[in-house]
Amino acid sequence: MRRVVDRRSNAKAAGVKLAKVSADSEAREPHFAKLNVAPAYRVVFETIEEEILSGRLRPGDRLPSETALAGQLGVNRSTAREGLRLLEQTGLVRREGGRRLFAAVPRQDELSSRASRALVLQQVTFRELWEVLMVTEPGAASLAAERIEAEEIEALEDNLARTAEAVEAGRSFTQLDIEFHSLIAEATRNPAWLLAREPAALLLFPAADLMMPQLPQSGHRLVEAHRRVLLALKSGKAGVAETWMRKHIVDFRRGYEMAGIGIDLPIDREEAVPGPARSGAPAAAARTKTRKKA
Amino acid sequence: MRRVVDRRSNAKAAGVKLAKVSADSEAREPHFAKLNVAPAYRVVFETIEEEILSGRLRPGDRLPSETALAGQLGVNRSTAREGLRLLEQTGLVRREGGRRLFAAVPRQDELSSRASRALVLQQVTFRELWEVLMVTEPGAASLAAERIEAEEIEALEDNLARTAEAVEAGRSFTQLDIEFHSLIAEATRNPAWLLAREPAALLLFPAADLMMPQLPQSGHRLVEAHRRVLLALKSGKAGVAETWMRKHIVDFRRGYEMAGIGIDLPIDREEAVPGPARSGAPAAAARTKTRKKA
DNA sequence: GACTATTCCTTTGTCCGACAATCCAACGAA
DNA sequence: TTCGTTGGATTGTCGGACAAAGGAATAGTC
Repeated sequence: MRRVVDRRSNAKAAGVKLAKVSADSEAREPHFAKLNVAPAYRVVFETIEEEILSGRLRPGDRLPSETALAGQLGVNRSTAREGLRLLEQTGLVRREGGRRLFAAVPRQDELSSRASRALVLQQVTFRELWEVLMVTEPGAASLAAERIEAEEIEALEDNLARTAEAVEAGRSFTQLDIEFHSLIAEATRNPAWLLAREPAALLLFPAADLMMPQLPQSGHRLVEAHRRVLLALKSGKAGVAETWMRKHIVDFRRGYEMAGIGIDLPIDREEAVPGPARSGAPAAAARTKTRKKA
Repeated sequence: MRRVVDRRSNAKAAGVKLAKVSADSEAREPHFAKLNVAPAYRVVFETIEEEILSGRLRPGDRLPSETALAGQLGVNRSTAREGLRLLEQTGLVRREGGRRLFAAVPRQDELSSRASRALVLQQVTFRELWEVLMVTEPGAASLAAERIEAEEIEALEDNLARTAEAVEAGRSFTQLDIEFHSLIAEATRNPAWLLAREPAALLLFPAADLMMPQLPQSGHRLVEAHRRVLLALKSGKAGVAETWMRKHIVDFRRGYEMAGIGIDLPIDREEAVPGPARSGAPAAAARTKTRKKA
């Protein structure tokens, strides 16, 4: 069970038996602070993570092959692989197409959906989610009004049309609703903002599916609100966009309450806790395009 | 390179050669959609993840040993281990004390610090972070005013005292500043709110270290603002707390601007991007030490 | 000469088998 | 009961193997 203590001292080659931690408990000196012994696979992870965070490995760069990596770090390939798995899950490393691993920036949607799931496990309530979106969504609308571009307006209009259609047809419009709000958030050009709101949004908006049966007109109200917001965005009226968005969120809560669903109950874990879009899924939902280098 | 297609069909025992994907390309039938073949270790991850998210495995429950798991899922222990690594990194599984693995709820600080790092890699700017905290912090103060409890007030008072002390002594008060705001956020009792603000907070507040040299009085202004907010919280005045908090955040930005640091530049990746508190480290202390490799 | 089919080399995914260091729990001694 | 001993169970690491895919270099074709 050889453990590694100093991540720097990877003496380079394969034969290195990593420093052992055996206590030799007979000696005279009393208490050393118990060292922080991390398993080697974790050290591998931290080493490469550091390499990426510090910029020495840049997003897009190819990583060495597993065998090479194991060689360089002086560990077995299996161990190196375990480290790579950690990186993979962190999103710092990604598999382009089939094979090779590349350094990468963690994707927004992966971070968000993981966070969402964590919130579900924490038994987050409707009210809590609502409180968050009650400040993020109007704020996003306001910021977006000043920064949104033609192309994004188009996307919103398209979304609005599809939402109206879904409402008419009585289909669920949850995904479209999520998309609408995501598009606005993206128009803020603020990745931190996206990150702040998305986990809550992914959990709150699906609640619409629960109230639709009880409140048939809720869909129309939603479309109307979206329409107003979009109109304000188009004319660059930040204040109006913000106001309508706030009304919209307030209304959303009212709908939920009127449908008689407990606002302080943990939201149902069965409701959409979408996984990050695996591979080439159609992704009706927010496909957060990695922010084109400004 | 045996891949798994259906996660359910784990026929039980070790000898199972997982379904191969060979094409037998001679046949007559034309195009099937190319199946989404996930590596077995990923299937292992997804299977157990699902087990936890669905509640069949509850936080705190012990997982089977690696060998047992491998046996049950019909894969090799190495493969099972890779799956476990993914779970470990997701935070859905944790190692209590020494060995065994337990199902768990992902920890707030792990999620936050990962998100923070992602933001750094995305070259997030001071302004972007500020925009987020400009809505989250006043909101938190407002909510906290109505929910905060005596014990939390005490913690805030203690924090304030230590901050004042640090300012007098000319030491960095960044960690204390972060703590102050976190305490308030926690007083909202809203996990979604914590999650929304924390990643930005971890990156923005350390900026104080950059302006301190230029603006010696900034520390005093900060203490004064904190004092006002705390006072309002104690008397339950939500509006006042919110207002002072907003001023405080506005002031923070002004300080940054006055110090002549570009507000639209990506924040420095060297500034505290703390790792999640490993083991039992003294929490308040700057655990940035992983980064000293100048 | 441009294009395609073949072949060989790499790399990844999985599996097997081993072994030292620990941990944990049952057991026996004080 | 309490405490040290002992063995089995479990994790961390290592070594080696091999099939499936991808990629690149090469040979063959129009």
